[in-house]
Amino acid sequence: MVEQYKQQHPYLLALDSIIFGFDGERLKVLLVKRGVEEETWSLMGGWLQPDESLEQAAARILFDLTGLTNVYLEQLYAFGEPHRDPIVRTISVAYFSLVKIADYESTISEQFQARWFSIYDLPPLLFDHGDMVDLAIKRLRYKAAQHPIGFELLPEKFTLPQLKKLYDAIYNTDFDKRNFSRKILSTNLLIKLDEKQKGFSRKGAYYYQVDSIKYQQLTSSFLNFIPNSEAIP
Amino acid sequence: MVEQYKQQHPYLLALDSIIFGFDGERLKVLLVKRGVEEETWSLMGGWLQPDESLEQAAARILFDLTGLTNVYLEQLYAFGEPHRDPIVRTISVAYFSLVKIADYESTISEQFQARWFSIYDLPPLLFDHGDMVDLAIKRLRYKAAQHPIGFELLPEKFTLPQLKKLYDAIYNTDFDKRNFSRKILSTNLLIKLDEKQKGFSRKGAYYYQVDSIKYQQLTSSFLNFIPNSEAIP
DNA sequence: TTTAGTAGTGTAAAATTGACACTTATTATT
DNA sequence: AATAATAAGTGTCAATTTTACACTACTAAA
Repeated sequence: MVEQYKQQHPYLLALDSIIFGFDGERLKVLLVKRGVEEETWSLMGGWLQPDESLEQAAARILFDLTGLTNVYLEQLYAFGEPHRDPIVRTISVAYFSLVKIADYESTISEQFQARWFSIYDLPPLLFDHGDMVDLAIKRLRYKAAQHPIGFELLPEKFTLPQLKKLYDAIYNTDFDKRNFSRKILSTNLLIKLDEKQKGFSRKGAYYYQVDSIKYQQLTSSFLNFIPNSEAIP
Repeated sequence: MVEQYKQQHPYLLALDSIIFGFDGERLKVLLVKRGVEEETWSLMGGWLQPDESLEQAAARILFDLTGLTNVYLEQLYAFGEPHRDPIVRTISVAYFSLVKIADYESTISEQFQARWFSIYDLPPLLFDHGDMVDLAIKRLRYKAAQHPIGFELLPEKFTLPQLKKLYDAIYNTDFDKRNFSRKILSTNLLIKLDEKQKGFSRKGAYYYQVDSIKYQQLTSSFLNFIPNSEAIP
């Protein structure tokens, strides 16, 4: 019985994160130089520890780099080509996360050489990390078209022009602002605040924030790509 | 450098498959009794071998049970709670597959005790396999709403009433057949054959088949949840 | 030839989408 | 104080898509 387990080969298990951020103009990915090949940019990653779940490990690794917790984190795909890591066979479970770039600025760990890159101007990446980024971009586009996850990339308070710029950046296009507002507001997911954004434009745009109750309902009923997790406290 | 690898814990890596089939009335999942707990129904699964990719392993395991190749197979999710397998910590990458149930009947391996279960009437399952099935059903519903993957569950030739019954079963509802036909046919993905189905009804329904060229185009442009795979021949 | 039973088709109202341009609010400049 | 500059904000119409809904058409069996 337990013999059956002992005959099996074990493998190293890594986690790699595609960390998206939005600087107001461009959709960006956070890359680091690390480990074995310090010459090459790569995704932030690390090893699974014996006492943690995959998601906990991904969250820990993200925290080590950015100092952020409570970040949007979704499993992307498990990559397991036999020679994807040429040194030792390693299975990598990739996660993608959406961070509020301003939050991150202040908390970044200095022990990593990290830099934001526009998704349209990426350097060559380690191993199959380029595939991971490509897939993450596709998934983000696919998902953001139907789920209101874009907010995760913006500050708590944001204006409609900011939100439109984000979607423009995600889809590399230029949406019509009238149709865009109509569609976004028809979800009833945004609460208009009395406050206007100062400084950027003469007129100033009203701030909005997400109606977090409605947002929870939507995400829990639909974002259920992520299952169970008995062990998440 | 390579030291860094040696310090890491390795883990067993399993694959489990949620195998969907459609018997003309109900959406079904193929379950087996196997291994450590012969008392409990479980998903078909197996171990990753050193020379194969995750997808190759999932396809091999599917073949061992069903004798089928060229089956729709999509990675679902990697499950890695520390104690999901109480004996040895194991990461399982779950795949879901869609099979033409009639093809399978003739090729099933006798060495497994296997049975189709309605998705609405599942027995208790091993480990976290129940979570896997739940997630697979959600994913199938989510995906089938926008991608024409339903055909994978039907024979080469099928009628519109059969297709409607399949969608009824997937979504546990009763679509309006007029609206259903219109929507399906508007995709231009079906080719109407001259032949009618005999025996089931007096009038007989026309058979259709998928326009495989258009289908390929659609799937390759959108099904790209599955990436790269340099090693797939 | 009649009947039983499923297959197959059409239409109108409602909702959504997409294209398109002017007015408003505010600050900086004169 | 008036004016200019700039981005914010809003409305309408046509086209398309969606939804609700019911009758006719085949064919085989009786």
